[in-house]
Amino acid sequence: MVTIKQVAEIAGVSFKTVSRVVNKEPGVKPQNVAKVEKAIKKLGYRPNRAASLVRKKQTNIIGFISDEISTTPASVAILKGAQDMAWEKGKTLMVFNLDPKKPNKDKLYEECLQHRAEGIIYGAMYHQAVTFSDIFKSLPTVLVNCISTADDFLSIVPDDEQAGYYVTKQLLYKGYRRIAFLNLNPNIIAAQQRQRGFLKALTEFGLNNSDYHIATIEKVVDDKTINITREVAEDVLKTFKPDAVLCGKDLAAINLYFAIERLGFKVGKDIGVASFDNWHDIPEILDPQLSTMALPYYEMGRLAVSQLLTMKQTSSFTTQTLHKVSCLLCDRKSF
Amino acid sequence: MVTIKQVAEIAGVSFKTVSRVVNKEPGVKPQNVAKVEKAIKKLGYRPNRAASLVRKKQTNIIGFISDEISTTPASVAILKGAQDMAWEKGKTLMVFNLDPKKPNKDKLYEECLQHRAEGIIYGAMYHQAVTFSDIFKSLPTVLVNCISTADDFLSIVPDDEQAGYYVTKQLLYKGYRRIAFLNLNPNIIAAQQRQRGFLKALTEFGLNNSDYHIATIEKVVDDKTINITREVAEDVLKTFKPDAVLCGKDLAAINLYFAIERLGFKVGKDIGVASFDNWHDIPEILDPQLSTMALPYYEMGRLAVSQLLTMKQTSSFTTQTLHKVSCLLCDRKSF
DNA sequence: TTGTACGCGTTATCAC
DNA sequence: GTGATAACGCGTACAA
Repeated sequence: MVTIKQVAEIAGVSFKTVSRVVNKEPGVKPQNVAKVEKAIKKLGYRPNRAASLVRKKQTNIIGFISDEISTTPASVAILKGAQDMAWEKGKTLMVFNLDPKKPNKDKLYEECLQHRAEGIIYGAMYHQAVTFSDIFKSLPTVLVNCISTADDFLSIVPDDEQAGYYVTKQLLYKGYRRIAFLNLNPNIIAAQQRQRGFLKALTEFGLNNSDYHIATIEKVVDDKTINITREVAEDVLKTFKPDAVLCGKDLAAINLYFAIERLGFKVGKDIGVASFDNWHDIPEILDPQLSTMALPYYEMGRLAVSQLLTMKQTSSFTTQTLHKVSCLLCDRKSF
Repeated sequence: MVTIKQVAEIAGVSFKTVSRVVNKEPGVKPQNVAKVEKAIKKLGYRPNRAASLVRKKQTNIIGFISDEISTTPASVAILKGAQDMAWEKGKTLMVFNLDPKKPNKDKLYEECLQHRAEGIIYGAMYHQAVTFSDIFKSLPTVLVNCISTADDFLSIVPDDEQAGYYVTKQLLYKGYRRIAFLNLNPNIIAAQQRQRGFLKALTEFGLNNSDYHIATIEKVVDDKTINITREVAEDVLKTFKPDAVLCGKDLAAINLYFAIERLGFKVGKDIGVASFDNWHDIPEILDPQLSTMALPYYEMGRLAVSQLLTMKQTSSFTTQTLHKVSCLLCDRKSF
């Protein structure tokens, strides 16, 4: 490997001058800058990051630990957002995936510490509560899409209540008055908060118990969540006879579309449909295209990095705030 | 930050002994090991990776450059596979995402070089040909899900011809004799190869031109690929009247299911359906569940790392081989 | 089994 | 503007 000293020799200057050129420090004669740059090119020199890190205080490394995040298409965007913001701020993200079979956060955190990461972002697959050991307090840490069971970290989560509230309001504005909510597993935070928003919107409009219906489209058997949208949707459509259906996720909206068609109705004309996620290509591929509340994963990823950097500047480790990021309606054709 | 010397002082040994304990070198008195470990715990010492990398030849870092890979749900698995294998082999993956707006592979490669990565994996979003500058030859490099236009790198791609061949054979075995192939954009390598496999299987069964029909479900307008499965499927179903349809991707199979139902047919009973991808939850959510050729992304990711390490061992930089990874049929209920 | 001298490639300090 | 020299935290070689 080519070192700074070899470059110095070829360029005919001291190695410190080479260092100045490499780091773009001011105060080097343009003539020498040229000589050094020529030598660098000739030898194919690359600065050794590790050696530089030994001396510098700033490593510019941020650790990103993901709880299976990168296998979940919807929330891959978190990683993308974090990476983009990190790049803009001159930081490098070191990404680690938790092994679902033996999830040992602490080991990965250890890895980040050894690399002298300046902070950690922990991203979860879905909005949930997670328990962290004390080792996580060694560095500024930001949680994304989850909260700590001990509530001792800065968390960035989607504002699910606002999402439920907003989309319901939109349905009501458009004149729908008999709304069924096919909600996710009620154990999930998102499901609870969306339901609260849903009910709040209905109340504001003066609707009462008989005007809405809530069902769950997920059943948990042996720790596995199974999707029962098809049966539930058919049942609700037949018995409750809604004029609009709010669905817990885009994927399940596929089943809902089928159920509606099978009963001879037309989505968007006879029955309005709304959903949550804006999961990649699914809303566009459905006919009519699905109007859905987009979960702001990309923005959350960006925010995580910028919040982390703010924490470091103000050196306020103990910021235990909850950042709720608003969800936007992707308005298409289904209601 | 705590250093090895401070640990040595507390433990009452020389810092070299601490180094031995940390690196698990043999030949330290158990008594001293205990003393050192106690001191490490007490001080909260973490080895400084950067400092160690300066001295060691092996950095154990592999660079992973992804062409928007991590936003594509189907191929996120490549990253996951690479990460798992890297972890098993004691390597750390440094992940970089290409910015789709200004894709500059070389800059990210430079970054990897500065970190003294031992090799590079370049992953693409879909099976395609990519052009690389000469800088990519400074390190052992493996391409995943793409090939080089100059054909000068080791590539790992799905065996799309085998996939097309195998699934068609299965359709034929089950007795289907009038098969429509709703293929992807014919500019895509995968589409071409699958079609070859499709035709090969038909020929082997002695079927002729009138027994199959090939249509494309993607239209390119202004550099954007738009999905026209719905119209195409309805047309093909009405005019060609197939007894089975092979679909280019799971997502489009959703449209196909709708088209089939609207014409009063039942998927799996009246018309068999097969597809490509095994894209997350989509095959399971459809009714009946979709039988589809799974693209072996996870395996490809694993293979990329192991091949890279093999290249390094044999120091055969110029291996310009094409590794085709077989696809497996996920047999469900749709044919 | 343990410790010392030295070097890795870089940045920081300060004198020239 | 420039260049010695020290220092960073650790591994290697070899001596004790």
